Amino acid sequence: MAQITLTLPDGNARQYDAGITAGDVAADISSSLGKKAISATVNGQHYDLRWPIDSDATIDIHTTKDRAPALELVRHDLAHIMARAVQEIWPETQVTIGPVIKDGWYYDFDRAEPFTPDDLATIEARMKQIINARDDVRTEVWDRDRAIQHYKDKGEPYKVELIESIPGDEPLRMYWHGDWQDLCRGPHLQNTGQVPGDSWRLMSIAGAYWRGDSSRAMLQRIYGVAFTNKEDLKSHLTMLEEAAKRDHRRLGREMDLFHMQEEAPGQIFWHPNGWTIYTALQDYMRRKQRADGYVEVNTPQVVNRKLWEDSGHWDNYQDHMFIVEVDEEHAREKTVNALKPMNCPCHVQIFNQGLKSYRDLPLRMAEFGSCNRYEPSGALHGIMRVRGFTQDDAHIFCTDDQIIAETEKFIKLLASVYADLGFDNWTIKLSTRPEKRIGSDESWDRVEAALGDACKAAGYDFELLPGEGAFYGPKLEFTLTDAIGREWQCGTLQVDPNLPDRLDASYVAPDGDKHRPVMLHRAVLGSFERFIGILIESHAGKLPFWLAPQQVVVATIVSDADDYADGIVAALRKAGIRARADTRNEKINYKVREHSVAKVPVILALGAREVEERTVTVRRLGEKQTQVVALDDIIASLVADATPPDLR
RNA sequence: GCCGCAUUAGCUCAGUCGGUAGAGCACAUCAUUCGUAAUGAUGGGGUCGGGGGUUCGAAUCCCUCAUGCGGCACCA
Repeated sequence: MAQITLTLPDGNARQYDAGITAGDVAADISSSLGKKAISATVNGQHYDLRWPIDSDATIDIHTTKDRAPALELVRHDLAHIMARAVQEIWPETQVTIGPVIKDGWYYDFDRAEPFTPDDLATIEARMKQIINARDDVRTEVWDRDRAIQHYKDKGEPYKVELIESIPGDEPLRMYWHGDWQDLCRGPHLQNTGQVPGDSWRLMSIAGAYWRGDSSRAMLQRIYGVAFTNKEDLKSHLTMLEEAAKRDHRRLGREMDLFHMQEEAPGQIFWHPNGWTIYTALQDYMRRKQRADGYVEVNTPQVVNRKLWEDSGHWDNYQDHMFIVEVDEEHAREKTVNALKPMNCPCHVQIFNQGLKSYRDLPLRMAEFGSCNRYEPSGALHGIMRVRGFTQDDAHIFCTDDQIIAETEKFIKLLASVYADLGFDNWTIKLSTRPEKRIGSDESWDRVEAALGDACKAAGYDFELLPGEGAFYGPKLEFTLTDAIGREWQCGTLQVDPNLPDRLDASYVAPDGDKHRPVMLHRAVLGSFERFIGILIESHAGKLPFWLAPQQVVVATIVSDADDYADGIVAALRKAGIRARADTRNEKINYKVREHSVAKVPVILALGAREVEERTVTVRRLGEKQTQVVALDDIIASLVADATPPDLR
């Protein structure tokens, strides 16, 4: 028997017979480690304790204290335990795949009857029985034909298809939890009892396409979350509750920002409060872009089909466009139009007016462009994914040589906006050439390099997403992290040499010949609608003072203060503060509660004392402490607070 | 678009076996002038998402459409 050398993390090397398992090694090191071991990392690969090791390797034995491998194993074993429970309860159910995901796992089943929420409790109960039974887990390597035959005999075509898609040189592994068998890559725990009984939960049932392909069967997916201890589960569930409290749909109603109704799915009725946020944000972006050398334009909503044919949208994007036909009663000839889903073709029309010189480039053309896209019904989500929205859109017409400088300039603008809005944590992703694309490899080489160089020049690193670019060019995507750690892709910059070509845009170069400009499609916020949703959720409704729809409520304690309150509101409004008086015949407790729930950042309370002393008592949202301030001082300080960050 | 679930007063929700609809908050009126997260009393308010069917009778059962929610797919 050949000898192999296994090197432990502390540098110690041990000699064993080839084919020894990590479990045997653990037991050999110490009997307690042998009992506590759950898996190993062998040459960087997560290894089952039962798998043989055939050659020299580094080895690191894991116990339940090693968080990452322990989570992986617990979640993976739970996927199997759940599948087993489901098949034991409903034997006609077919199992398909069940991977580990962030925070837990899922398993996809094929079963004629839908699972119900009540079924989850039934499945959980059976899973607990399986865990308590402490069934041994065992594994074997099977050859392909045997495995395929096995699943054919069992009438499980999904598994047959899975096996057929696994590359021929990979070993096919079978695992058993007790008598229940599944095809699985592994690794797994030693027995089902190693799964903690109280640190996981089944969460939800959902539909999911087999192999993620919408042309194939719809399976039933059950999601679970799992951790290695009860406390982590609890904090995860608490986090979910917190996220639900911040839901922009809920806060939108509570703060009276907007509503949506079934006559206009995917479109927003902005109420005065919500529209105040919207316009404050738009005014801010307008100032930022103007300062950065953009010109602002505005283009039509309803545009004849011809332009969309020329731009390529008619062929590639028609399913997502609202088509507007004007019938013959109203028009001499029937015309077919579409609501614009994007602004770019219209911007090229403006560029094409008159002759452009290289001296006009780069031309930064911005529009707060209202677009309509017929998004699939299932994609709609509050104000985050809608059918009618406005982008902070702009197209930079420039030469190839200007791409780096313009991209760097844009990144700096975006960085400044995100900083102003309180998002300090954001990243850049560079998506490169996809398989289906136009343009030469040399051109892709050049433009991809330009985007990367621009990031570095602006002082930022980026992550590469190979193959994720648009068919016409690479793009940068800017992803920010919100206050509770969720990521949102907002900003984008796409290089597009295609559209200027299709729509025949040109400029006169120094040599006197006409050349094609390149277009950079870019947005900082993405859409105002979605970005405001993100702002609401990230701040839990407590927006920064300059964006708060109602900045100040002046609340009286006694009616003798009403005139004083009205005077203060008038003074605040004159100073540009969004203030109103609450002189209702209610207790101050009632008023404070109501305005706090509505997330009004500042309440100025007035009783007899304030009237007498020409002061106000200031209560800021989220603070129990109040302070008495002279009237003139509070107005000055509120004006300072209300100044947008770019004007400070 | 697909799978599942939901839709009852302005909001959040209850409504058992199919027998003709209820609570809290909100709103209105009255009383109360009060010092920092809900003062009390009284009152008004519903074609039970739309349409169709079964039934003596439908919020309740069936069909269908719409919208929403959770996923999946989509996001040239």
